Amino acid sequence: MPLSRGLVEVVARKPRLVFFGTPDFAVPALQALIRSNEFDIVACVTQPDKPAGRGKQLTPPPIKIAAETAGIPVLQPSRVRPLELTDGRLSSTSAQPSELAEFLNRHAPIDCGIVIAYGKILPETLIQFFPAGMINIHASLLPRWRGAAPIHHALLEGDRETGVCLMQLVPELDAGPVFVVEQTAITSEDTFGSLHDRLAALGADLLARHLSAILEGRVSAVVQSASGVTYAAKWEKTDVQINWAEPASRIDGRVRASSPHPGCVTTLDGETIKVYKVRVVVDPSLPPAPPGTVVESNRGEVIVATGSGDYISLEELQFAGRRRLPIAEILKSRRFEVGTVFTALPSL
RNA sequence: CGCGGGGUAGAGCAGUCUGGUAGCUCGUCGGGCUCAUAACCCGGAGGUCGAUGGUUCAAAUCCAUCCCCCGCAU
Repeated sequence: MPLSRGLVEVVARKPRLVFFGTPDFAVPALQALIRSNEFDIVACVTQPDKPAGRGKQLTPPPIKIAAETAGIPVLQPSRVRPLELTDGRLSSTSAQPSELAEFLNRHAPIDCGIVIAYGKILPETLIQFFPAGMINIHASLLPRWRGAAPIHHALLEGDRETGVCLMQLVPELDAGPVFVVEQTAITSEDTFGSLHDRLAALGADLLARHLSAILEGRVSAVVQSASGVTYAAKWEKTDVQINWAEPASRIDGRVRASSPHPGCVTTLDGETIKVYKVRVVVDPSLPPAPPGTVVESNRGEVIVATGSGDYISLEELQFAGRRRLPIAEILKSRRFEVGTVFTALPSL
C-alpha cells in the first residue's frame, strides 16, 4: 500500500512539496496551497511553452504564470518518462541527463508530489521518490470516469452528479485509493466551462483542507470499488461532431460537454456551423422528420429533429468568421427553411 | 512573418468582384387595425461604411499602411 511507505514526521518544518500541473484546472489548487502558507512548495513542474493563439506565439501554461507570480521555481521538462530510482536518487535511464531528476535530487527530501492535470503519465519511480508518494486531484466520482476527460464524459452521459477525489497516485491510471471526495450536482445548465471551474475550486479547497492531515497519516485512504469502473477517453475532434441520429438528450450533453470550448460542429448546405447551446424539446405536436431536419423555424427558435423522436432547439450558434450569437440575433439576417437538413461533416 | 474569415444605423447582416442617390431583417418612436397581442398595416428618426493616406470627375467599393474582432491549436 502506497501509504505504508512512510509518513511525514510531525515536525516544526513545513511539508515540502513539488507541484505537477499544467492548465487552468490546476491553478486554483496551486494558489490554495500557496495561500494556506502551510507548505513549502519547492517547485512547479509543468509542460513546455507551446505555440498557441493567433500568430502562433509561444505561450506559457497557466501554472507557469501562477508559479512565477508566486516566486516558485518552474521546471518544464519535455519528457519525464525514463527515470531510475536507486538509493533514493533519481537518474535518467537514457543518454540524456534529466534536469528534473537532478533538481529533485538536489532538493531532497521532498515529502510529497501533488499532481493535477499535468498532462503526462508519471513513472512509478518518480512516485516512489517522494516519501509520502504523490497525491492527485481527479474530477470525477471514482471509480467512474478514470482518465483524461472525466468532466466531458459526465456531461455526455447525462450524469446527475459528479465531484472531485483526492487520491493517492498509483501506476495504474486513476486507480489509487481515495482520501476524500466532494460531490456536486450537475444541473441542466452546466457546461464543461461551469463544471470545470466549480470542480477546480472544489478540488483546490479539498486539497488545502486535508493535505496536512493526509501527510500526517491522519486520513485513511479507501480502496476504489472494483465495480463501476468507467474510462473517460480524451475529448477528440470526433466527439464534438453532432450526430443528429443520437437521442436529443445525448446531443444536448455533447454540446454542453463541448461548450464554451471548442463548441460542437454541424454542417448545413456545406457550411460549418458551431453549436454552443441547445435545448431538448419534447413536443408531440411537432411533425416527425428524419434526424437533422429543421421542423420549425420562426422568429425566436429553430427546432431540429433527432434520432429519438425528440427535438433540439438551437439556442446559440456561430458561423465562420462571425461572433457566437443567440439564435434570435442570427434569425435577424438568416433564415432556416423548414425541411433543410443539418448533417455531420462529410470528412468524418 | 502559421492559415483563413470579419469590421456598413442600437442589434444581426446584404451591398465590395464589375466605382455613380446607403439597403434588408429586428429594435426604437409616431399613427392605424383589433376584445386583445410577441400578430398585421402605414409612416418617421437613426450612418465620420474600423482608421489614415493614395488613385479618380466620383470610393463602402480600387491601392497602401495601421487598429480591432473571430475560427483552426489548448
